[in-house]
Amino acid sequence: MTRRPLPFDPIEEARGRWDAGVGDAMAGATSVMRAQQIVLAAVDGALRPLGLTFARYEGLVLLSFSRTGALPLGAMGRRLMIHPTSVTNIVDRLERQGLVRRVPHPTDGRTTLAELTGAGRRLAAEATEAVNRTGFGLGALDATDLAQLHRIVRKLRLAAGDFEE
Amino acid sequence: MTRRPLPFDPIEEARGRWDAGVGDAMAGATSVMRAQQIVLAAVDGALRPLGLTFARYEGLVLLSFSRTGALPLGAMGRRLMIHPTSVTNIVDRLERQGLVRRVPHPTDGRTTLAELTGAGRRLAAEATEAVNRTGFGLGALDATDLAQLHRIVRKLRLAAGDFEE
DNA sequence: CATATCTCAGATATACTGATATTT
DNA sequence: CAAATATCAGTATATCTGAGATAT
Repeated sequence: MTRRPLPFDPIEEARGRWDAGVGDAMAGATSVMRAQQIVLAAVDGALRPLGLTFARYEGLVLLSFSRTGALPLGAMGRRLMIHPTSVTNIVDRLERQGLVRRVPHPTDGRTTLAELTGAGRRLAAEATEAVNRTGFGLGALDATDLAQLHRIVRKLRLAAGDFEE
Repeated sequence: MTRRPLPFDPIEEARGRWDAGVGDAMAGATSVMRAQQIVLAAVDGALRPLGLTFARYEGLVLLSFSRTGALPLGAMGRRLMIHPTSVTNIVDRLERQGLVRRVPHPTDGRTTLAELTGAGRRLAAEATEAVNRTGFGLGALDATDLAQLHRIVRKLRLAAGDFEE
């Protein structure tokens, strides 16, 4: 999939073909989509040798940051902003890999906890080192860029109802 | 999938758990991933009633912006930054929908062109109106935000070798 | 009973790898 | 023959919808 660079910026080129205001939004949207590809390629590349995807890695990290190393599946979905069936799917795979186990919630019979195993905790740490070495594919950005990016996307997330201030 | 907002910013919360510099990169990466979800949800939502996905819509728009309404499949892949087999897949679907047809390249026997049909051109226009009405899910951003976003991601794309200045 | 939590089945979409046919 | 182009088969992943089981 590696290929020669285009001799021009394709997003800039496309923007010129749209109406004024709309072109800016289109360029923003295309930028976001491409940025996600770049980040995902860097992170997935680092995780593949460890048998992880970004989605599963996020699950592991979330668990390893929790006090007890265990969280209800529903809570994971809300934090990771993913669909309940995606949580089931991800926990299925992590469990099959021996990185997580399902345990019943101590007091709420409806709820299942995903609990990190020892192997899961070790792999989470190893994966984090691997991912850190890639800089998440964002090595071209300085601290100011990262801060602005965070500020801008924060607006988006607020408007999308991700969280309240 | 609609749910109550979290009472805190999950990315900000996670950032605090990472080492200083790494946390900023992690927050940037997570921001990018979430921004992509937000944009994709808005755009796909507008396109679904028309029987299109963002990927197929991008293909249609690319063709409708070309002089002759036809492009080699390989050229489409390079412009859209997608894998050759993904181009085949997307053109398959567009062709099955009657929006595009494959025609042999006039001079290069290796090459196949994807050519917009009348229906494809009409649907591209209709889809563009629908997508414009959503503002690409970026309605919360002002012109300055969009310009900064574009500038920042441009750095990323340059570093990734997408294009040359 | 209404709600919350999780799971399952089935459908869709996309991407990748590796191999292949054709043409330049 | 090497490189370019497109396709195909097979695999993996993730998403969603809709339905259903269980518990609160």
